[in-house]
Amino acid sequence: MSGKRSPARRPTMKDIARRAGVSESAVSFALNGRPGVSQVTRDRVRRVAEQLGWRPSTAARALSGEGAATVGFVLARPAHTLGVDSFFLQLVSGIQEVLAERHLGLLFQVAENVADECAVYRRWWAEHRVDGVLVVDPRADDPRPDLLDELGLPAVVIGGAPDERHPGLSTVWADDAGAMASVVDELTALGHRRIVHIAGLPGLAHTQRRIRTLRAEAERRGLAEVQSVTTDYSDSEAAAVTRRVLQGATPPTALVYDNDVMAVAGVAAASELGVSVPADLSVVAWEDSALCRIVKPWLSALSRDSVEFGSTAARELLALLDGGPARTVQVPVPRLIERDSTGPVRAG
Amino acid sequence: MSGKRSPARRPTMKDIARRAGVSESAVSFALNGRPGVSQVTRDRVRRVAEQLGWRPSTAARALSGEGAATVGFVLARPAHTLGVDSFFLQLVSGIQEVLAERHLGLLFQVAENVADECAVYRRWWAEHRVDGVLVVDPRADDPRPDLLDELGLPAVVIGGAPDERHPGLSTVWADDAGAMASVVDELTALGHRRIVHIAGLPGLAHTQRRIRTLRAEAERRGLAEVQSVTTDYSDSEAAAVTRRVLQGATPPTALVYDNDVMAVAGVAAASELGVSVPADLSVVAWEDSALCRIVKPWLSALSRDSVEFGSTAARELLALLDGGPARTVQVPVPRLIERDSTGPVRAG
DNA sequence: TGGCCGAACTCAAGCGCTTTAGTAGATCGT
DNA sequence: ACGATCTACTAAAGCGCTTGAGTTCGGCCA
Repeated sequence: MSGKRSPARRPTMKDIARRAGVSESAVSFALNGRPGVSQVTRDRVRRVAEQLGWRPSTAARALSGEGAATVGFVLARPAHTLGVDSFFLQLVSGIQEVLAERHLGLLFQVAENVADECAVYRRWWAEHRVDGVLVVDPRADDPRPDLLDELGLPAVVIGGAPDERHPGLSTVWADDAGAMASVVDELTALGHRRIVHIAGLPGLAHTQRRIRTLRAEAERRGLAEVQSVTTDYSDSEAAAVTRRVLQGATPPTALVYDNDVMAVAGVAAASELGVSVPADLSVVAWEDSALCRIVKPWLSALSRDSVEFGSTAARELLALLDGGPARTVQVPVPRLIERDSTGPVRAG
Repeated sequence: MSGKRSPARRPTMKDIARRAGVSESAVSFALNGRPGVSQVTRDRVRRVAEQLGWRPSTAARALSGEGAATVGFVLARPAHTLGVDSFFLQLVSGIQEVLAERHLGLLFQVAENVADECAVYRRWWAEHRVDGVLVVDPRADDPRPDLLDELGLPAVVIGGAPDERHPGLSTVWADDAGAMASVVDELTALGHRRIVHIAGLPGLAHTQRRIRTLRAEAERRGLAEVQSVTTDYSDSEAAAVTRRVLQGATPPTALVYDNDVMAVAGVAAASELGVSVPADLSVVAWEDSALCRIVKPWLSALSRDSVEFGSTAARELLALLDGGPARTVQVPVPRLIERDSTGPVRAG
């Protein structure tokens, strides 16, 4: 008296062939829209296939030369910085939107560091698991492009700078430099001349781009007291750095945080020191999210569409898989949304 | 003059066989630890394999009866509620930790709703893509267990109640009832008698368990003014509900929110109405995260180890894949961490 | 010395699909 | 009326791996 029903059997092309009274090859041609079968046969085969709920076995497909119908995505960040910012889930959701249309799977993996990430790529490649990958968090001195080149694995780098040394890789990027410039514009217009940028991980390419741009913009405007400080993106480091700079000899009047969580933590740290936002201090968060609108004061933030970012990247990867050329595409520049955390610098 | 280097070729067992001077079958036996080869041959084969950087093609493996070496994970939530809470990324990170040990892949997909999720399972099953799945957000009237039963797809339900109607499914769950009871205990000990529970999606099984427990606990204690209100987990609904209940005739003195984001939004909404936390109102967040410690006042929260939750679930799935029996395992009861958002009810 | 056994291998089929080469049968031009 | 050309199909090989059914060979017992 076992409760187990016999599990359903997976239909194969052979089943379809039998029911439709044709050979397996005919079925293959019919189902893949290849010439060699009449319209009536094609329709009949399709009907039978649908009726049986047939779907091609990815394993068999992959084995006979087609791709694995899967793309890979590795996230290499310290585990404790994972859950906090909303960027990645949104990005992935955008990626899926595009992949789903083609019934491509997304193989997801978290890794400890870039070396492990490379190992994952090697394994995926050797195991024939993915047709291409999406690479995030490009670094200043990044081993991944070389590796992917060597493996011949199609890839799109998300958030990287255009990279002419790797003509095989596509790049989808946002103009951090332009965004940073617009922030500095706005802050100097409000009278701020002492600005500290609380940046993210020092090794990331976009962190360095932001830092470089900030320095250049400061020089261009003759602002001497402008600096960047790198962190691990955590709320605790952000709070610590905020306290340190605010207690310095000439404290900044404006802070730019590289993500939303750090900005919130920074505002809290500031108010503990009796520094109020925006009266004494202006704060900008680089990355908008619900978070920016649920704390008081509402945070001014650089907003971009992360979902769109993801789908753009996915589309580029599809183009690459279809044999198209590698391209570099730019998503819209993040826009500064002014809310309640930025204001004119206090007189005096 | 193309810049393309010839991409590396994937080594196969045939290559190993040739280099080691044995047949392919011998290689298979050697590499899979099966009897039929001498120790010296085994070692030689292994050495060659390693040297060549060989990894079994998952496609070929899957095709010859082995599994797909992949487990599936579908997230069916409205897109806009995706990025906000930190639970899922942590869960996934815990899952990976366990899967990685066995080199199992995680196929990840976001879906619009449960019907789509079911379609994804059907497709994965028909495409032979996954060996098993992890199911989250179990519902009151859930079509998924029946479907997975029918397909014979091993599965672990995360966060469900023990389910004797589906003996094939494993369940990993947290004792919401116990946790809710402990919250009510604590709040009544502080003198609160009017409590509102701002719950999550009404269809979810754990939402209903929490609501039922709250009602039972209230009756047991003779508290008349206790209720639950369901939401979509968003900060905006949380704020709206908070405003509504606080402006009622007999406003509650304590609020319990089903996630961290809603709790933060609720505190903000309250303070806009001039209701201060914890003096006028106590707040508890069901789900702890960095968020609870970066807003002021720090939020008292029910804390559980989501990473551990994920790895427990993954371990259960592995056990199932190994042919073990379905089990129901319970993770530790979420513990109430008291911070600054809870306090004694104001006299009068 | 012959017969038997187990250890160490090899052979070949098969998993579900794609694809190349090949074969009937209809159609056409002359 | 005959070969040439097409169309609509079938046969079979091959992708990389597993596996059950042989095959060879040295050693052991009687």
